[in-house]
Amino acid sequence: MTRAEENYIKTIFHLEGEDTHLISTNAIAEEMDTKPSSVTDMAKKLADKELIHYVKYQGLSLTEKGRRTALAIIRKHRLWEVFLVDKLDFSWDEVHEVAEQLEHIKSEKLIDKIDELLDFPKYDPHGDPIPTKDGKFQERDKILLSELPISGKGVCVGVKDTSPSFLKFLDKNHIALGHTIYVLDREAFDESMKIEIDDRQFHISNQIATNLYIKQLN
Amino acid sequence: MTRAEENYIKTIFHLEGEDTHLISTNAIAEEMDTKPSSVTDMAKKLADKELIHYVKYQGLSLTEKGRRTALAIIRKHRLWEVFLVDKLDFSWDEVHEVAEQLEHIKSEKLIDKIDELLDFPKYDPHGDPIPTKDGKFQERDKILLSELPISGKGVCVGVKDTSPSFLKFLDKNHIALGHTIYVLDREAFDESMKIEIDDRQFHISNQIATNLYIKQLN
DNA sequence: AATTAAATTTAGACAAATCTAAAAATATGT
DNA sequence: ACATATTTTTAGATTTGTCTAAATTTAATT
Repeated sequence: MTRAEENYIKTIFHLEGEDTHLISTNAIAEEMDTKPSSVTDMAKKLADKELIHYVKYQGLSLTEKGRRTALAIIRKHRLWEVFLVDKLDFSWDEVHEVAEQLEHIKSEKLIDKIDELLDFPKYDPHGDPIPTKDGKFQERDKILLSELPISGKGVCVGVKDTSPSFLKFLDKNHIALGHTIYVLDREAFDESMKIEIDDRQFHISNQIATNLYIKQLN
Repeated sequence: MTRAEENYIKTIFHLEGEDTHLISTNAIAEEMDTKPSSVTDMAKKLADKELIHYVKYQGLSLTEKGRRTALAIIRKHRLWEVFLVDKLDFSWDEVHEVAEQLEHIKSEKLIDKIDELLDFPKYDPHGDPIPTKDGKFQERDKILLSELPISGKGVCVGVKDTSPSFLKFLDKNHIALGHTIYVLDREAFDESMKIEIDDRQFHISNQIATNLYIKQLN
Protein backbone atom coordinates (compact mmCIF):
# COMPACT_ATOMS: atom_id res chain seq x y z
CA MET A 1 0.00 0.00 0.00
CA THR A 2 1.28 3.42 -0.90
CA ARG A 3 0.96 6.39 1.38
CA ALA A 4 -1.61 8.02 -0.92
CA GLU A 5 -3.76 4.89 -0.93
CA GLU A 6 -3.63 4.73 2.85
CA ASN A 7 -4.71 8.35 3.14
CA TYR A 8 -7.69 7.78 0.87
CA ILE A 9 -8.78 4.69 2.80
CA LYS A 10 -8.54 6.59 6.06
CA THR A 11 -10.54 9.53 4.73
CA ILE A 12 -13.27 7.27 3.34
CA PHE A 13 -13.55 5.56 6.71
CA HIS A 14 -14.01 8.87 8.50
CA LEU A 15 -16.60 10.09 6.00
CA GLU A 16 -18.61 6.88 6.28
CA GLY A 17 -19.18 7.31 9.99
CA GLU A 18 -21.80 5.09 11.58
CA ASP A 19 -24.36 4.45 8.86
CA THR A 20 -23.54 2.75 5.56
CA HIS A 21 -24.05 5.15 2.69
CA LEU A 22 -22.13 5.82 -0.49
CA ILE A 23 -19.46 8.54 -0.32
CA SER A 24 -19.26 10.98 -3.23
CA THR A 25 -16.02 11.75 -4.99
CA ASN A 26 -16.73 15.41 -4.31
CA ALA A 27 -16.92 14.85 -0.57
CA ILE A 28 -13.59 13.04 -0.59
CA ALA A 29 -11.99 15.70 -2.77
CA GLU A 30 -13.18 18.43 -0.42
CA GLU A 31 -11.98 16.57 2.68
CA MET A 32 -8.56 15.83 1.20
CA ASP A 33 -8.11 19.18 -0.47
CA THR A 34 -7.74 17.67 -3.91
CA LYS A 35 -9.76 17.49 -7.16
CA PRO A 36 -12.69 15.16 -7.87
CA SER A 37 -10.92 13.83 -10.96
CA SER A 38 -8.01 12.71 -8.81
CA VAL A 39 -10.43 10.90 -6.53
CA THR A 40 -11.95 9.10 -9.50
CA ASP A 41 -8.49 7.90 -10.57
CA MET A 42 -7.71 6.62 -7.12
CA ALA A 43 -11.16 5.04 -6.77
CA LYS A 44 -10.42 2.80 -9.73
CA LYS A 45 -7.14 1.71 -8.21
CA LEU A 46 -8.67 0.99 -4.81
CA ALA A 47 -11.55 -0.92 -6.41
CA ASP A 48 -9.02 -3.04 -8.32
CA LYS A 49 -7.42 -3.90 -4.99
CA GLU A 50 -10.84 -4.72 -3.56
CA LEU A 51 -10.49 -2.12 -0.83
CA ILE A 52 -13.65 -0.26 -1.87
CA HIS A 53 -16.92 -0.87 -3.68
CA TYR A 54 -17.12 1.63 -6.51
CA VAL A 55 -20.00 2.29 -8.89
CA LYS A 56 -19.39 4.95 -11.48
CA TYR A 57 -21.34 8.16 -10.82
CA GLN A 58 -22.90 6.62 -7.69
CA GLY A 59 -20.13 6.83 -5.11
CA LEU A 60 -18.03 4.44 -3.10
CA SER A 61 -17.74 2.65 0.22
CA LEU A 62 -15.17 0.49 2.00
CA THR A 63 -15.18 -3.28 1.58
CA GLU A 64 -14.60 -5.39 4.67
CA LYS A 65 -10.96 -5.59 3.64
CA GLY A 66 -10.86 -1.80 3.25
CA ARG A 67 -12.42 -1.32 6.64
CA ARG A 68 -9.84 -3.56 8.29
CA THR A 69 -7.10 -1.62 6.52
CA ALA A 70 -8.55 1.69 7.70
CA LEU A 71 -8.76 0.49 11.29
CA ALA A 72 -5.14 -0.65 11.21
CA ILE A 73 -4.03 2.81 10.09
CA ILE A 74 -6.22 4.57 12.65
CA ARG A 75 -4.88 2.25 15.34
CA LYS A 76 -1.35 3.30 14.47
CA HIS A 77 -2.26 6.99 14.31
CA ARG A 78 -3.91 7.01 17.71
CA LEU A 79 -1.26 4.90 19.43
CA TRP A 80 1.44 7.25 18.16
CA GLU A 81 -0.58 10.19 19.49
CA VAL A 82 -0.66 8.61 22.94
CA PHE A 83 3.06 7.93 22.71
CA LEU A 84 3.81 11.55 21.83
CA VAL A 85 1.74 12.88 24.73
CA ASP A 86 2.55 10.30 27.41
CA LYS A 87 6.20 9.62 26.66
CA LEU A 88 7.47 12.75 24.92
CA ASP A 89 5.36 15.44 26.59
CA PHE A 90 3.78 16.74 23.42
CA SER A 91 0.59 18.71 23.99
CA TRP A 92 -2.61 17.38 22.44
CA ASP A 93 -2.70 20.13 19.83
CA GLU A 94 0.73 19.17 18.41
CA VAL A 95 0.35 15.46 17.90
CA HIS A 96 -1.84 15.16 14.83
CA GLU A 97 0.67 16.39 12.26
CA VAL A 98 3.45 14.09 13.46
CA ALA A 99 1.12 11.11 13.86
CA GLU A 100 0.03 11.62 10.24
CA GLN A 101 3.57 10.73 9.28
CA LEU A 102 4.18 7.99 11.85
CA GLU A 103 0.98 6.13 10.97
CA HIS A 104 2.55 5.09 7.65
CA ILE A 105 5.56 3.30 9.17
CA LYS A 106 5.39 -0.34 8.16
CA SER A 107 6.27 -2.67 11.01
CA GLU A 108 3.75 -4.75 12.88
CA LYS A 109 6.24 -5.42 15.63
CA LEU A 110 6.90 -1.72 16.09
CA ILE A 111 3.28 -0.75 16.70
CA ASP A 112 2.63 -3.75 18.93
CA LYS A 113 5.63 -2.85 21.06
CA ILE A 114 4.49 0.78 21.25
CA ASP A 115 1.07 -0.49 22.36
CA GLU A 116 2.76 -2.54 25.07
CA LEU A 117 5.01 0.35 26.16
CA LEU A 118 1.90 2.50 26.61
CA ASP A 119 0.17 -0.30 28.54
CA PHE A 120 -2.50 -0.89 25.90
CA PRO A 121 -4.39 2.40 26.03
CA LYS A 122 -8.06 2.37 25.00
CA TYR A 123 -8.35 6.04 24.02
CA ASP A 124 -6.16 8.61 22.35
CA PRO A 125 -5.43 12.09 23.76
CA HIS A 126 -8.62 13.48 22.18
CA GLY A 127 -10.79 10.72 23.65
CA ASP A 128 -11.14 8.72 20.44
CA PRO A 129 -11.09 4.94 20.84
CA ILE A 130 -8.04 2.96 19.70
CA PRO A 131 -8.92 -0.13 17.64
CA THR A 132 -7.40 -3.38 18.84
CA LYS A 133 -5.02 -5.46 16.74
CA ASP A 134 -7.95 -7.41 15.32
CA GLY A 135 -9.89 -4.28 14.37
CA LYS A 136 -12.39 -4.13 17.22
CA PHE A 137 -13.15 -0.88 18.96
CA GLN A 138 -15.68 0.23 21.50
CA GLU A 139 -17.10 3.70 20.92
CA ARG A 140 -17.80 5.30 24.25
CA ASP A 141 -21.28 6.05 25.47
CA LYS A 142 -21.06 9.79 25.11
CA ILE A 143 -23.16 12.85 24.26
CA LEU A 144 -22.34 16.41 23.35
CA LEU A 145 -22.13 18.90 26.20
CA SER A 146 -24.82 20.89 24.38
CA GLU A 147 -27.19 17.96 24.91
CA LEU A 148 -26.81 17.95 28.70
CA PRO A 149 -29.90 19.41 30.44
CA ILE A 150 -29.72 22.19 32.99
CA SER A 151 -28.34 20.88 36.31
CA GLY A 152 -27.07 17.85 34.42
CA LYS A 153 -23.63 16.51 35.21
CA GLY A 154 -20.98 14.58 33.27
CA VAL A 155 -17.32 13.84 32.73
CA CYS A 156 -15.53 15.36 29.78
CA VAL A 157 -14.36 12.37 27.70
CA GLY A 158 -13.46 13.75 24.30
CA VAL A 159 -13.42 16.53 21.73
CA LYS A 160 -15.18 16.58 18.38
CA ASP A 161 -13.15 19.40 16.87
CA THR A 162 -9.47 18.50 17.20
CA SER A 163 -8.05 21.66 15.64
CA PRO A 164 -5.11 23.23 17.47
CA SER A 165 -7.04 26.47 17.95
CA PHE A 166 -9.89 24.72 19.79
CA LEU A 167 -7.54 22.57 21.85
CA LYS A 168 -5.46 25.58 22.83
CA PHE A 169 -8.63 27.38 23.88
CA LEU A 170 -9.49 24.47 26.17
CA ASP A 171 -5.98 24.44 27.63
CA LYS A 172 -6.17 28.15 28.32
CA ASN A 173 -9.38 27.62 30.27
CA HIS A 174 -8.10 24.50 32.01
CA ILE A 175 -10.73 22.28 30.45
CA ALA A 176 -9.24 18.81 30.08
CA LEU A 177 -10.49 15.25 29.67
CA GLY A 178 -11.53 13.60 32.91
CA HIS A 179 -12.93 16.71 34.55
CA THR A 180 -16.51 16.80 35.76
CA ILE A 181 -18.81 19.44 34.30
CA TYR A 182 -22.08 20.73 35.76
CA VAL A 183 -24.59 22.64 33.66
CA LEU A 184 -25.71 25.60 35.76
CA ASP A 185 -27.78 27.43 33.19
CA ARG A 186 -28.51 27.76 29.50
CA GLU A 187 -29.45 30.84 27.49
CA ALA A 188 -32.31 30.02 25.12
CA PHE A 189 -31.41 32.88 22.79
CA ASP A 190 -27.96 31.75 21.65
CA GLU A 191 -27.72 28.31 23.29
CA SER A 192 -24.76 29.46 25.36
CA MET A 193 -24.25 27.76 28.71
CA LYS A 194 -23.07 28.50 32.19
CA ILE A 195 -21.06 25.58 33.50
CA GLU A 196 -18.90 24.68 36.48
CA ILE A 197 -15.62 22.78 36.38
CA ASP A 198 -13.34 22.32 39.40
CA ASP A 199 -15.27 24.96 41.36
CA ARG A 200 -14.74 27.49 38.61
CA GLN A 201 -17.70 28.90 36.72
CA PHE A 202 -17.66 29.56 32.98
CA HIS A 203 -19.76 30.98 30.26
CA ILE A 204 -19.30 29.04 27.02
CA SER A 205 -20.74 29.51 23.56
CA ASN A 206 -22.79 26.89 21.76
CA GLN A 207 -19.87 26.33 19.41
CA ILE A 208 -17.79 25.13 22.35
CA ALA A 209 -20.62 23.05 23.80
CA THR A 210 -21.19 21.22 20.51
CA ASN A 211 -17.54 20.17 20.34
CA LEU A 212 -17.09 18.62 23.77
CA TYR A 213 -18.08 15.02 24.42
CA ILE A 214 -19.48 14.16 27.83
CA LYS A 215 -20.19 10.93 29.63
CA GLN A 216 -23.39 11.75 31.41
CA LEU A 217 -23.42 10.94 35.14
CA ASN A 218 -27.08 11.31 36.07
CA MET B 1 13.53 17.23 0.70
CA THR B 2 12.01 14.10 -0.73
CA ARG B 3 12.72 10.67 0.66
CA ALA B 4 14.70 9.72 -2.44
CA GLU B 5 16.88 12.82 -2.12
CA GLU B 6 17.55 12.04 1.52
CA ASN B 7 18.57 8.48 0.68
CA TYR B 8 21.02 9.68 -1.96
CA ILE B 9 22.56 12.23 0.42
CA LYS B 10 22.97 9.58 3.08
CA THR B 11 24.58 7.12 0.68
CA ILE B 12 27.01 9.72 -0.65
CA PHE B 13 28.02 10.55 2.91
CA HIS B 14 28.77 6.92 3.67
CA LEU B 15 30.75 6.43 0.47
CA GLU B 16 32.86 9.53 1.11
CA GLY B 17 34.16 8.20 4.40
CA GLU B 18 37.13 10.05 5.91
CA ASP B 19 39.06 11.44 2.95
CA THR B 20 37.61 13.87 0.45
CA HIS B 21 37.48 12.25 -2.96
CA LEU B 22 34.90 12.33 -5.74
CA ILE B 23 32.27 9.57 -5.72
CA SER B 24 31.41 7.95 -9.05
CA THR B 25 27.85 7.54 -10.23
CA ASN B 26 28.61 3.85 -10.65
CA ALA B 27 29.58 3.47 -7.01
CA ILE B 28 26.37 5.12 -5.88
CA ALA B 29 24.28 3.04 -8.27
CA GLU B 30 25.88 -0.13 -6.96
CA GLU B 31 25.40 0.86 -3.32
CA MET B 32 21.77 1.85 -3.82
CA ASP B 33 20.92 -1.00 -6.14
CA THR B 34 19.84 1.30 -8.95
CA LYS B 35 21.12 2.32 -12.40
CA PRO B 36 23.89 4.85 -13.11
CA SER B 37 21.55 6.86 -15.33
CA SER B 38 19.19 7.33 -12.40
CA VAL B 39 22.09 8.58 -10.30
CA THR B 40 22.98 11.11 -12.98
CA ASP B 41 19.43 12.44 -12.97
CA MET B 42 19.42 12.80 -9.22
CA ALA B 43 22.92 14.34 -9.22
CA LYS B 44 21.62 17.22 -11.31
CA LYS B 45 18.75 17.80 -8.92
CA LEU B 46 20.98 17.69 -5.84
CA ALA B 47 23.50 20.02 -7.49
CA ASP B 48 20.69 22.49 -8.24
CA LYS B 49 19.82 22.45 -4.55
CA GLU B 50 23.49 22.99 -3.68
CA LEU B 51 23.66 19.78 -1.67
CA ILE B 52 26.47 18.33 -3.78
CA HIS B 53 29.32 19.44 -6.02
CA TYR B 54 28.86 17.75 -9.35
CA VAL B 55 31.17 17.78 -12.37
CA LYS B 56 29.96 15.82 -15.36
CA TYR B 57 31.94 12.62 -15.94
CA GLN B 58 34.15 13.38 -12.91
CA GLY B 59 31.97 12.45 -9.95
CA LEU B 60 30.37 14.20 -7.02
CA SER B 61 30.84 15.10 -3.37
CA LEU B 62 28.76 16.68 -0.63
CA THR B 63 28.79 20.42 -0.07
CA GLU B 64 28.91 21.69 3.50
CA LYS B 65 25.13 22.03 3.32
CA GLY B 66 24.86 18.47 2.03
CA ARG B 67 27.09 17.20 4.80
CA ARG B 68 24.95 18.89 7.45
CA THR B 69 21.87 17.37 5.86
CA ALA B 70 23.43 13.90 5.86
CA LEU B 71 24.41 14.19 9.51
CA ALA B 72 20.88 15.22 10.46
CA ILE B 73 19.47 12.11 8.77
CA ILE B 74 22.11 9.83 10.31
CA ARG B 75 21.40 11.37 13.72
CA LYS B 76 17.75 10.47 13.35
CA HIS B 77 18.51 6.97 12.10
CA ARG B 78 20.82 6.15 14.99
CA LEU B 79 18.64 7.69 17.68
CA TRP B 80 15.67 5.66 16.45
CA GLU B 81 17.86 2.54 16.58
CA VAL B 82 18.68 3.22 20.21
CA PHE B 83 15.01 3.83 20.93
CA LEU B 84 14.01 0.52 19.36
CA VAL B 85 16.60 -1.43 21.35
CA ASP B 86 16.41 0.39 24.69
CA LYS B 87 12.71 1.13 24.90
CA LEU B 88 11.03 -1.50 22.74
CA ASP B 89 13.37 -4.47 23.22
CA PHE B 90 14.22 -4.90 19.57
CA SER B 91 17.41 -6.87 18.96
CA TRP B 92 20.28 -5.11 17.18
CA ASP B 93 19.74 -7.12 14.01
CA GLU B 94 16.12 -5.93 13.60
CA VAL B 95 16.48 -2.19 13.95
CA HIS B 96 18.00 -1.09 10.66
CA GLU B 97 14.98 -1.71 8.45
CA VAL B 98 12.57 0.15 10.72
CA ALA B 99 15.02 3.00 11.36
CA GLU B 100 15.31 3.42 7.58
CA GLN B 101 11.68 4.44 7.63
CA LEU B 102 11.68 6.43 10.86
CA GLU B 103 14.67 8.54 9.82
CA HIS B 104 12.48 10.32 7.26
CA ILE B 105 9.90 11.60 9.76
CA LYS B 106 9.96 15.37 9.64
CA SER B 107 9.74 16.91 13.12
CA GLU B 108 12.64 18.53 14.89
CA LYS B 109 10.78 18.44 18.18
CA LEU B 110 10.16 14.70 17.84
CA ILE B 111 13.78 13.72 17.43
CA ASP B 112 14.96 16.10 20.14
CA LYS B 113 12.43 14.61 22.55
CA ILE B 114 13.50 11.08 21.60
CA ASP B 115 17.09 12.14 22.26
CA GLU B 116 16.07 13.39 25.69
CA LEU B 117 14.00 10.27 26.46
CA LEU B 118 17.08 8.17 25.73
CA ASP B 119 19.24 10.45 27.87
CA PHE B 120 21.32 11.75 24.98
CA PRO B 121 23.12 8.58 23.89
CA LYS B 122 26.50 8.95 22.18
CA TYR B 123 26.50 5.65 20.28
CA ASP B 124 23.93 3.52 18.51
CA PRO B 125 23.43 -0.23 19.15
CA HIS B 126 26.18 -1.11 16.66
CA GLY B 127 28.67 1.27 18.26
CA ASP B 128 28.41 4.01 15.65
CA PRO B 129 28.54 7.56 16.98
CA ILE B 130 25.38 9.69 17.02
CA PRO B 131 25.88 13.21 15.65
CA THR B 132 24.73 16.02 17.90
CA LYS B 133 22.01 18.49 16.92
CA ASP B 134 24.65 20.80 15.46
CA GLY B 135 26.28 18.07 13.38
CA LYS B 136 29.30 17.27 15.53
CA PHE B 137 30.30 13.72 16.22
CA GLN B 138 33.28 12.09 17.83
CA GLU B 139 34.46 8.90 16.10
CA ARG B 140 35.80 6.56 18.73
CA ASP B 141 39.44 5.62 18.96
CA LYS B 142 39.06 2.06 17.75
CA ILE B 143 40.84 -0.61 15.75
CA LEU B 144 39.76 -3.87 14.18
CA LEU B 145 40.09 -6.98 16.29
CA SER B 146 42.30 -8.37 13.51
CA GLU B 147 44.80 -5.60 14.24
CA LEU B 148 45.22 -6.53 17.90
CA PRO B 149 48.57 -8.28 18.55
CA ILE B 150 48.87 -11.63 20.31
CA SER B 151 48.25 -11.22 24.05
CA GLY B 152 46.68 -7.85 23.31
CA LYS B 153 43.53 -6.84 25.11
CA GLY B 154 40.57 -4.58 24.31
CA VAL B 155 36.89 -3.82 24.74
CA CYS B 156 34.47 -4.61 21.94
CA VAL B 157 32.98 -1.24 20.96
CA GLY B 158 31.36 -1.76 17.58
CA VAL B 159 30.71 -3.80 14.47
CA LYS B 160 31.73 -2.97 10.93
CA ASP B 161 29.36 -5.40 9.23
CA THR B 162 25.85 -4.71 10.51
CA SER B 163 24.07 -7.43 8.55
CA PRO B 164 21.53 -9.49 10.51
CA SER B 165 23.45 -12.69 9.76
CA PHE B 166 26.66 -11.37 11.34
CA LEU B 167 24.83 -9.86 14.30
CA LYS B 168 22.93 -13.08 14.92
CA PHE B 169 26.20 -14.98 14.81
CA LEU B 170 27.60 -12.71 17.52
CA ASP B 171 24.47 -13.15 19.63
CA LYS B 172 24.70 -16.90 19.33
CA ASN B 173 28.26 -16.78 20.64
CA HIS B 174 27.46 -14.22 23.32
CA ILE B 175 29.76 -11.61 21.86
CA ALA B 176 28.31 -8.20 22.69
CA LEU B 177 29.54 -4.62 22.92
CA GLY B 178 31.27 -3.79 26.18
CA HIS B 179 32.91 -7.17 26.67
CA THR B 180 36.67 -7.46 27.04
CA ILE B 181 38.56 -9.59 24.54
CA TYR B 182 42.02 -11.11 24.91
CA VAL B 183 43.97 -12.38 21.92
CA LEU B 184 45.46 -15.71 22.90
CA ASP B 185 46.88 -16.82 19.60
CA ARG B 186 46.81 -16.20 15.87
CA GLU B 187 47.22 -18.65 13.01
CA ALA B 188 49.55 -17.21 10.37
CA PHE B 189 48.11 -19.40 7.64
CA ASP B 190 44.51 -18.13 7.57
CA GLU B 191 44.72 -15.20 10.04
CA SER B 192 42.23 -16.91 12.32
CA MET B 193 42.49 -16.10 16.02
CA LYS B 194 42.04 -17.71 19.37
CA ILE B 195 40.41 -15.26 21.77
CA GLU B 196 38.96 -15.19 25.25
CA ILE B 197 35.77 -13.43 26.32
CA ASP B 198 34.19 -13.79 29.78
CA ASP B 199 36.41 -16.77 30.57
CA ARG B 200 35.25 -18.56 27.44
CA GLN B 201 37.73 -19.37 24.67
CA PHE B 202 36.87 -19.07 21.00
CA HIS B 203 38.35 -19.74 17.63
CA ILE B 204 37.23 -17.08 15.15
CA SER B 205 37.93 -16.63 11.46
CA ASN B 206 39.63 -13.59 9.98
CA GLN B 207 36.29 -12.54 8.50
CA ILE B 208 34.90 -12.18 12.01
CA ALA B 209 38.02 -10.43 13.31
CA THR B 210 37.93 -7.82 10.54
CA ASN B 211 34.35 -6.88 11.41
CA LEU B 212 34.67 -6.25 15.13
CA TYR B 213 35.86 -2.88 16.43
CA ILE B 214 37.96 -2.87 19.58
CA LYS B 215 39.11 -0.16 21.93
CA GLN B 216 42.62 -1.30 22.75
CA LEU B 217 43.44 -1.42 26.46
CA ASN B 218 47.21 -1.84 26.49
C1' DA C 1 -40.82 16.76 -19.86
C1' DA C 2 -37.44 19.74 -21.28
C1' DT C 3 -33.93 22.64 -19.84
C1' DT C 4 -30.55 24.06 -16.72
C1' DA C 5 -27.41 23.10 -13.04
C1' DA C 6 -24.38 20.21 -10.53
C1' DA C 7 -21.59 16.29 -10.03
C1' DT C 8 -18.65 12.93 -12.10
C1' DT C 9 -15.70 10.97 -15.43
C1' DT C 10 -12.54 10.99 -19.41
C1' DA C 11 -8.70 12.64 -22.01
C1' DG C 12 -4.50 14.63 -22.13
C1' DA C 13 -0.66 16.78 -19.63
C1' DC C 14 2.84 17.19 -15.91
C1' DA C 15 6.43 16.26 -12.16
C1' DA C 16 9.13 12.84 -9.63
C1' DA C 17 11.76 8.93 -9.86
C1' DT C 18 12.93 5.33 -12.24
C1' DC C 19 14.31 2.36 -16.42
C1' DT C 20 16.48 0.81 -21.22
C1' DA C 21 19.14 1.61 -25.11
C1' DA C 22 22.11 4.49 -27.56
C1' DA C 23 25.61 8.14 -27.67
C1' DA C 24 29.50 10.54 -25.68
C1' DA C 25 33.44 10.93 -22.75
C1' DT C 26 37.12 8.90 -20.16
C1' DA C 27 40.31 5.24 -19.09
C1' DT C 28 43.18 1.22 -20.38
C1' DG C 29 46.42 -1.70 -22.85
C1' DT C 30 49.70 -2.88 -25.98
C1' DA D 1 49.25 6.89 -29.69
C1' DC D 2 45.53 4.28 -31.24
C1' DA D 3 42.09 1.01 -30.63
C1' DT D 4 39.26 -1.01 -27.27
C1' DA D 5 36.88 -1.22 -23.04
C1' DT D 6 34.63 1.04 -19.38
C1' DT D 7 32.11 4.65 -17.40
C1' DT D 8 28.88 8.22 -17.73
C1' DT D 9 25.38 10.82 -19.86
C1' DT D 10 21.44 11.65 -22.93
C1' DA D 11 17.08 10.62 -25.00
C1' DG D 12 12.90 8.61 -24.70
C1' DA D 13 9.64 5.67 -22.14
C1' DT D 14 7.14 4.17 -17.71
C1' DT D 15 4.65 4.50 -13.19
C1' DT D 16 2.33 7.05 -9.55
C1' DG D 17 -0.31 10.68 -8.29
C1' DT D 18 -1.81 14.78 -9.51
C1' DC D 19 -3.93 18.58 -12.46
C1' DT D 20 -7.06 21.22 -16.16
C1' DA D 21 -10.46 21.32 -19.47
C1' DA D 22 -13.90 19.06 -21.92
C1' DA D 23 -17.46 15.55 -22.12
C1' DT D 24 -20.85 12.83 -19.87
C1' DT D 25 -24.11 11.51 -16.47
C1' DT D 26 -27.26 12.56 -12.81
C1' DA D 27 -30.11 15.86 -10.24
C1' DA D 28 -33.00 19.93 -9.93
C1' DT D 29 -36.26 23.33 -11.66
C1' DT D 30 -39.58 25.40 -14.00
